[in-house]
Amino acid sequence: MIPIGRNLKIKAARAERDMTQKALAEAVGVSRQTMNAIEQGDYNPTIRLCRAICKVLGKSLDELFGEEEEHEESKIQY
Amino acid sequence: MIPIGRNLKIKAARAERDMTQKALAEAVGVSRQTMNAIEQGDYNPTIRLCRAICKVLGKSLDELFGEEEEHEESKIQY
DNA sequence: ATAGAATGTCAAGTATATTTTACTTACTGT
DNA sequence: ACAGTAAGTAAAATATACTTGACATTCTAT
Repeated sequence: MIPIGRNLKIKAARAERDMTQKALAEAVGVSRQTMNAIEQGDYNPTIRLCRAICKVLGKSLDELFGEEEEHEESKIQY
Repeated sequence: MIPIGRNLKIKAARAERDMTQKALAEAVGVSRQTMNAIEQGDYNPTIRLCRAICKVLGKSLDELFGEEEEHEESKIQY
């Protein structure tokens, strides 16, 4: 419920492996909606689930969950 | 409830900073029992809480929560 | 333009992380 | 031996992660 910030790193890592949300969800043993909610930043997974996601996507915790995701409107510089 | 393995890395990092479980718990905004349970591996914190712990202890996610903790009896080689 | 898949979202339920209170067991130092 | 603090444990209550089912939307490709 508390917005956290979208996790585009998972989306990107999924793209690298050409995996769908559904496929990733099945690979880590959660529902598709749960994976979607995590990518949308609608909640806050367990460290265990994070580890499972990292394992499947071949990334480290720091890479996928390192810093809190920035919100879209910020950070744009010209 | 499901045993995960004790997290000795947190204990060690706490020792480096001479912090008590209570102090760490207060610093990250959870109860002392929750911190204790995490160190005991009695459950499975949220990634957000992990991030908070890392921030206070000055360690990365991979350093403190990287691999699942091995169980005591294994891994001893002569 | 249509069909099909991937994605986003919502509501109601279940499982489990976290709190509070409280008791116990070390570990200090005096 | 005693007092005080740190650590381990447990039961009951609350908050929230996660599931299931269903529907809407966007993205491809034909």
